[in-house]
Amino acid sequence: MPELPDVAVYKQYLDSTALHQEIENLSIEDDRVLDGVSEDKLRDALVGHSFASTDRHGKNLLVKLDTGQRLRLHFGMTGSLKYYARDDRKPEYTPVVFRFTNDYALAYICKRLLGRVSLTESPEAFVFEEGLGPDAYDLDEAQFIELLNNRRGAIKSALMSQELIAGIGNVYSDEILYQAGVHPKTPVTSLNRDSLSFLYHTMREVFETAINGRAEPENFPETYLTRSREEGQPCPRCGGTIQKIEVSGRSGYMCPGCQPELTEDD
DNA sequence: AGTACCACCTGACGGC
DNA sequence: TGCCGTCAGGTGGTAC
Repeated sequence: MPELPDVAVYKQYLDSTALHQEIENLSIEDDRVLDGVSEDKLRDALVGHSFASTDRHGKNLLVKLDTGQRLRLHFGMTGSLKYYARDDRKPEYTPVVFRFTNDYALAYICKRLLGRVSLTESPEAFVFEEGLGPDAYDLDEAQFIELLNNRRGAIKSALMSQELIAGIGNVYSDEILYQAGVHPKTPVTSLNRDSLSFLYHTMREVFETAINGRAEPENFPETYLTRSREEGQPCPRCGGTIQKIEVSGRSGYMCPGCQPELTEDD
């Protein structure tokens, strides 16, 4: 489920494999992932050019071309990248392939076709067009507190709101709240400055840990919820039972012992 | 402003 | 075996 840490790892992967090579051609096998750009336009923008560098904003990877334009890759919930020798078999579920003149290719893999590929002029333009909030890993503490201070509703919904803060999805919102000992349904208005500050630092720690673990749960510490994010599993911290709950129509997982629900007196 | 619900997508999985 | 409903979850649209 590509959220901020996953996309950060994809960025490292693309940076270490696919930069500075001429794109010979594109293979577009399913245009349902193209968002506001035609096959022809995408080809015109890419063929004969190369990837110069990358940036990430939230769950989006923005690949800068040598022309200055940006290729935007969004991964939905089943997207990833694979760099492979063109003689090797193309990965399954690959709607778009970028083929380079060095006989390698970069596959944009997207099993459920919920990802999006598009073109944009700059990261700033893209963020504006999409109405995204600032990147969650780019925020400083004061900005984080300021953003949440003007927010009502449940903390899990706020963390997952891409218009407010870009990059956190269902899995990592659960992890951040679990590590911080905050119940997902906690009203944002009931969190004081110190709680928000702690939440901010917890969020950063989770990102750092996840990215260091290459966003693969089996590499995470044993105290991480993501490793046992399933109803009925034992809580890795207190041995209690992980519970499945619904918050704003999304299913979340939490430990009732470690993340007590606030009462009105709190 | 925030929530509820539906749709988009397809593979995995449990039930019968 | 194989059909079927449900779930996974990021996003977008619409209604309330």
